Amino acid sequence: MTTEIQPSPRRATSADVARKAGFSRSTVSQILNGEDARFPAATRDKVMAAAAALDYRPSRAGRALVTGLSDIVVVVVPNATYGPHLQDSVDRVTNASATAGMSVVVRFAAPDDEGTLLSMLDLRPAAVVDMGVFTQAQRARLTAAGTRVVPNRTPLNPGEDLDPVDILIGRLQVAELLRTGVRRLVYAALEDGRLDPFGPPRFEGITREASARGLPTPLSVRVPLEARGALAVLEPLVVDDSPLGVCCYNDDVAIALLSAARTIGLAVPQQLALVGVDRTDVGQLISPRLSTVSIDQPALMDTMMRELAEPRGGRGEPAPSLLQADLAALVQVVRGETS
Amino acid sequence: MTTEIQPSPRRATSADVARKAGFSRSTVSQILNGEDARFPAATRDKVMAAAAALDYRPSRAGRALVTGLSDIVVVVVPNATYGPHLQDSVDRVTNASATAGMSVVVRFAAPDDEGTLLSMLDLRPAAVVDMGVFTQAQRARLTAAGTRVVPNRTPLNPGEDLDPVDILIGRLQVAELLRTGVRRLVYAALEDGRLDPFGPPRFEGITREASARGLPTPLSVRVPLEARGALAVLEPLVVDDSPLGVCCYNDDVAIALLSAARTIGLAVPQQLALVGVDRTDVGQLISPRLSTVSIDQPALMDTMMRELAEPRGGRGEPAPSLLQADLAALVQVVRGETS
DNA sequence: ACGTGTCAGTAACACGTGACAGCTACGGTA
DNA sequence: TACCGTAGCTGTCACGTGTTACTGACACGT
Repeated sequence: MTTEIQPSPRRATSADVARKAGFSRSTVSQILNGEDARFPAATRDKVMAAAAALDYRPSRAGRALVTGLSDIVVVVVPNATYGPHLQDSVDRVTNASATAGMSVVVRFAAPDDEGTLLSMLDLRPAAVVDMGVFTQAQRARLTAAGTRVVPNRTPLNPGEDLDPVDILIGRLQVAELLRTGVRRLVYAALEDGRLDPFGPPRFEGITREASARGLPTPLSVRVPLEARGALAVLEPLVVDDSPLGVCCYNDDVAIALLSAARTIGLAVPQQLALVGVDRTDVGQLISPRLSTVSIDQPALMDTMMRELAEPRGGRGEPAPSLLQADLAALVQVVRGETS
Repeated sequence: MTTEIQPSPRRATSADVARKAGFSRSTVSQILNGEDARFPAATRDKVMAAAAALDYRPSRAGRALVTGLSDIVVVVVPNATYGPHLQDSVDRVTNASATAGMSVVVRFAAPDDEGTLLSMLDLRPAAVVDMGVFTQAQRARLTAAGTRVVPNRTPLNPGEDLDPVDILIGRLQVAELLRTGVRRLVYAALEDGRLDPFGPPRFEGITREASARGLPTPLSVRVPLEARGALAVLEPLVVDDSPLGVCCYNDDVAIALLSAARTIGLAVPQQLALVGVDRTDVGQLISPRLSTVSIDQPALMDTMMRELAEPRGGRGEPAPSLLQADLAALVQVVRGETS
């Protein structure tokens, strides 16, 4: 360590503020932390002015040390192929947390990865926004460690780990396909080295809706995102003339199948109907325009953030946060020309 | 199950390790921090065993408080439309940092945003991986605060803030277009509310290559990602029969222009040649297949990580990290049928 | 004058760590 | 025996914060 850089402009501490304001450090601390009712306005103003003049911001390390919690909000994103709306979502969290003086950071994680959980426990963030990584049990461990976890999804059946949003997506896809007279259904997941946390709940939704309409459990296939591979998956599915309906994991998968259908001369949507997820821009630029399920991620995030802003000691019921009624507004079918 | 977890499963501290090993806390601290040469093997082993048995991991807060630096590595990503390879890139950073016991987090930021910089200074991360957010001056402030910044891009001309990677991308696009006999060039940026940090260096690369080939500075337009808007941008560009070549900001922009070209019956690539960036899967699935510049993000990241792993007191020259020779292997044209 | 209550503010502690000076015992040397 | 160097380890400080128990002063009622 030869290059010991000194020009680091030492940050003002609460002691500096206290000295400048002419009070003790504890007084400063209490006033800055909202216990200002105890002190007269004159004192309060002096302290605030001194803090502002020195551009005082409390040291995260010091605060974390004494409270046991950092002021970091971690957004945990599954390391699957996430839709294109990630940045919009994170923006919402960032804005919502900025008012509370929290820093937002994103962490990609393999689903159900224990290492990720340990890392979270280690970091002791003030809150974790879980975009589909942890199981209920893992969430409980975080909560036990004093970390707030959103969304606080209350599963329909206890112990069930299926996200109601994804279930609804599956149901909507099936409903849209059946609208056109399709009688055979297939679920097309993404062929990818990484795991897919959204697959199971979506497939569950597809199965439920199919069952409700008197159809058997659909077949599930995995589609790679290149022409030859997609073709190899699609071809064996075409066994007779009955129109086939495919619920695709996302718009990219739908486009891959669309490309394959064109190669073997399959008419879309007459012989093959497709529904994607995410309403990507490209999906609306190609022809035929893609039918897809659009998710209002920013609004969904805002809902979560409202939950985050709730007072800590959440007495009574913890506000089910995502009512079915809300969901219908946030998840909608965009009808293109492929279904 | 109802795992009755204690409200706070207090993490083992170095004092616990010391008690268990039968030595003082300072001994533990020194041994665990690599000063083990001073101690006999027997002592060292006992301490290590105790630490392992208690699953001791030092408190980030405590360490940060005394060292003044946290052990967080922040990847700062511009809040522009980033390519689809973000997660792969971040994975590389995560793996590289895991060995050093660091946590990686991602932060989206508006380009040149002062608030983001303040947040960084506040967080005092051990290192910042800058994916194109900060200016040279801002990087210098981070360095002065003791934070390591990678990549340590040494600009060709002092004070120049243009990323050589993006410049190369622009040159390659022009070279590919000119190969087909195009004589008129246009740069198509993305019409988006967010700023675009990659635009200027790419346009610079395009301009330089055009100039080197005896062409004037190309026109620059902004393309929205929907059919009507793209059409409105493309139409006025078609003034005569001379073939038009468009360097697109990314594959999505290229697809939008492709769609517009089809609408007005423009032959691709005879009348309109396109080159995208990012080699998205969808770009290779549509027809005609997209010509595009592929960037080996993971490899690029590995290069940066090697820089991160370098010893702190970087004596001598700071290793220019990105030689032109390396670049040629990392950034390559993928020829489709649109150019 | 005395006890009581309130207000305004403070001293002291705890959090967990790294750095460094210093202590003890022991063996060697004068 | 007296002195000294050193290996091996420990004591203590500092980092910046939030919290709690406490103090001094003053007002009030008896």
